[in-house]
Amino acid sequence: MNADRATVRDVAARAGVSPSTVSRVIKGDYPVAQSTRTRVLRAMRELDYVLNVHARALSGASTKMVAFVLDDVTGPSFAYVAKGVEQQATAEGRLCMVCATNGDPARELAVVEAMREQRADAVILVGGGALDDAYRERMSHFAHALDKAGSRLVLCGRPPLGDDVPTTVVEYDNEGGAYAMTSHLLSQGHRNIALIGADHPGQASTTKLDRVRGFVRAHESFGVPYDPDLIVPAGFGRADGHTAARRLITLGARFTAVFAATDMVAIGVLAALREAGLRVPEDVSLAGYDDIPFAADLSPGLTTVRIPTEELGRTAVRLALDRRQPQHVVLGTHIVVRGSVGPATPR
Amino acid sequence: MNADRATVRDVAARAGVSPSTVSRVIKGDYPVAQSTRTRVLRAMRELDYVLNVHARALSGASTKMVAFVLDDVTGPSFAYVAKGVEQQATAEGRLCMVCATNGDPARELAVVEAMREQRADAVILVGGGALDDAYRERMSHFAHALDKAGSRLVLCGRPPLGDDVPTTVVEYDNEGGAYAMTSHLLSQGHRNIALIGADHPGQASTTKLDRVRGFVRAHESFGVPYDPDLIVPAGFGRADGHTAARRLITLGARFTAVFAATDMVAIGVLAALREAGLRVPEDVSLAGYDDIPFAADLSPGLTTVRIPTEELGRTAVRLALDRRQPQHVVLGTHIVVRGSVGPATPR
DNA sequence: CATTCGGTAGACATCGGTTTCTACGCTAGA
DNA sequence: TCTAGCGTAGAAACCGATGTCTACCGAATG
Repeated sequence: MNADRATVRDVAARAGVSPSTVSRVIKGDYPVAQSTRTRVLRAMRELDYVLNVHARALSGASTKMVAFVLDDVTGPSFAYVAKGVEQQATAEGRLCMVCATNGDPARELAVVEAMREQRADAVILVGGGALDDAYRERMSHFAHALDKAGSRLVLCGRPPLGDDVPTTVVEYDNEGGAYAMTSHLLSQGHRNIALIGADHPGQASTTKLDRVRGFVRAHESFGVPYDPDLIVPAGFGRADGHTAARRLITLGARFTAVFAATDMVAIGVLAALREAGLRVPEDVSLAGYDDIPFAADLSPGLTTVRIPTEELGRTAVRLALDRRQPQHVVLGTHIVVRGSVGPATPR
Repeated sequence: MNADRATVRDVAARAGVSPSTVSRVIKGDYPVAQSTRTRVLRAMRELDYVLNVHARALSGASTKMVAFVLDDVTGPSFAYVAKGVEQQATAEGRLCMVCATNGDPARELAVVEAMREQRADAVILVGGGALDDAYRERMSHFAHALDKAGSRLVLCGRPPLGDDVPTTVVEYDNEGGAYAMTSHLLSQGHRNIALIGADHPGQASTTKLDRVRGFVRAHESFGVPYDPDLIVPAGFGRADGHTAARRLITLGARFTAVFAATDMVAIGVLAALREAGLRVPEDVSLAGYDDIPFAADLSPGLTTVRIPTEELGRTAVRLALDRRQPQHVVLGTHIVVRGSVGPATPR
């Protein structure tokens, strides 16, 4: 009785054939006599044979693995991208690795390196993404290295690294969503809209920049001036929204609507408004961005911008594994109207 | 110029040493002269050498991988378990694979099989878990097979398979949480408490059974009879809670509090109560289970049972990788009091 | 001066499938 | 009858890193 696993050789011995034949039965791409195949399959069952993917990978086969790198597994929208990735990976017969970076660029680079060691078929980076040059250069290097090894770097919901860098890019129309939502607010008569969650000066994020850009462009389209003081920098979390909104209220800023840069921020803003005795949407309208699952369960339901999270993940995997597809795609966004936005009321 | 990756041999050639020496530099557990080491490291850098984990795994080393199997990546509590797993895996120098089963036992078995092929250090199963014998037997088989191969099957938040099956079990006190919450409701004077989200007849789930058990035991402790008609079967989702609550209301059932089997159910119940013009907690008190992140953001905040999700994940990995630790642990649960439960008011 | 030992490095087998390349047995056509 | 051709199966090399076993060099010891 052996405590180790059965190998191809063991199976071969038991079935009275050569290892090559067993291998051919497993892969099934080479003619094997019916009787032989049956004997081999029986031997495999009897020995509880399990393939060793490492041995297979070593002798040239693909690893059938896709790697997925994100900031935080519990981020409400990231989880949906992860779901899309996992679904598509499964559909394409791939397994799925997940690594969280907690927003640390150094950790992200380390993780991508680990994926190179693993020889993953594709490495999918989601969200965020630092903008400094050293980082971009290192990432470009990885992209080239992965490409040379027949693998692929995928940027999902983040901007491209450059035209000469071999990557697959799946974005969504961040600016368009912000434009649409701002237009919606303007068309409801709002003329003093606070944008909470713009950039902290210094630490630029393209996601935020695009949302601010859409906000500004909508104002320009409507010929409505915007108050720069109402564009307030903040993080992307609930607490960020809460403190930013409270400060705005304390300062006595004049606004009839708040456009939060994310739904999490919106939830924080909502709490701050409530604490200040302001009703939504009667006194102040509130809009978010992301359409996280709970947006519908707030009271009132949050009017927000839906981003095609699952599709983002699925597309990333699909394109990375089939290079005949276009390798740069921008998915659409659209606003979801619920109860948190109403017509502007003078205050 | 070669499009393939550099191997140990390539590095060795460039550094003018043997492959063995390069390997020793990489592992660092064998004395190598300082000058040699320097030359090898330089050659590695110059060739952009990347280790091949498959080759390493093949020659006996651990795969440094942990697999994580769950129903659905987007499940609010699962995501936190995933976070805990990912954190601890990273802390222990492991990578993390994730597979979703969408609640399909067949798929779960297929996934575990895939993990055997991958030679993962540990395979962690979270949530749900079928109860029928065929399934349990197959899973026991996997547990033994993994064990024989030096790996480990971990049951996280699900019941053990049996004493003779080599598994690591990390549970939380499901029944205790239900007991505590029911006691809380009873102590607030509620005498007609509806439990929404008990079992559908036929498809038994231990999670649900335990929660019902705690509910019943609390009533017995308080010497309060409970109305079996108020224990209503339902799924674990928002929609399930919504329809179940609406039916209860339509039927004219008499209750002053609802204990929802999950927070998602509670959210559905909340919507149904609102639609019926019932205020929470003035007319009806509402309690949930799980303490998902948004429980605090509902209005009123949801009183619920907190389960130590992240710790569950971390513990699973920790115990699986260190067998000197106890291999069966039950983590505690406790209630979180927010605004959705008030004193009973006669109706 | 011979011998041994410590420090270091190379040769080679090994892990478990895959994949040529070769070869067998048999039938069909020249 | 001889051989070409097909279907099937085996032998052996290979993927890339590891580890064992051996061997070398210089220094220290008897």
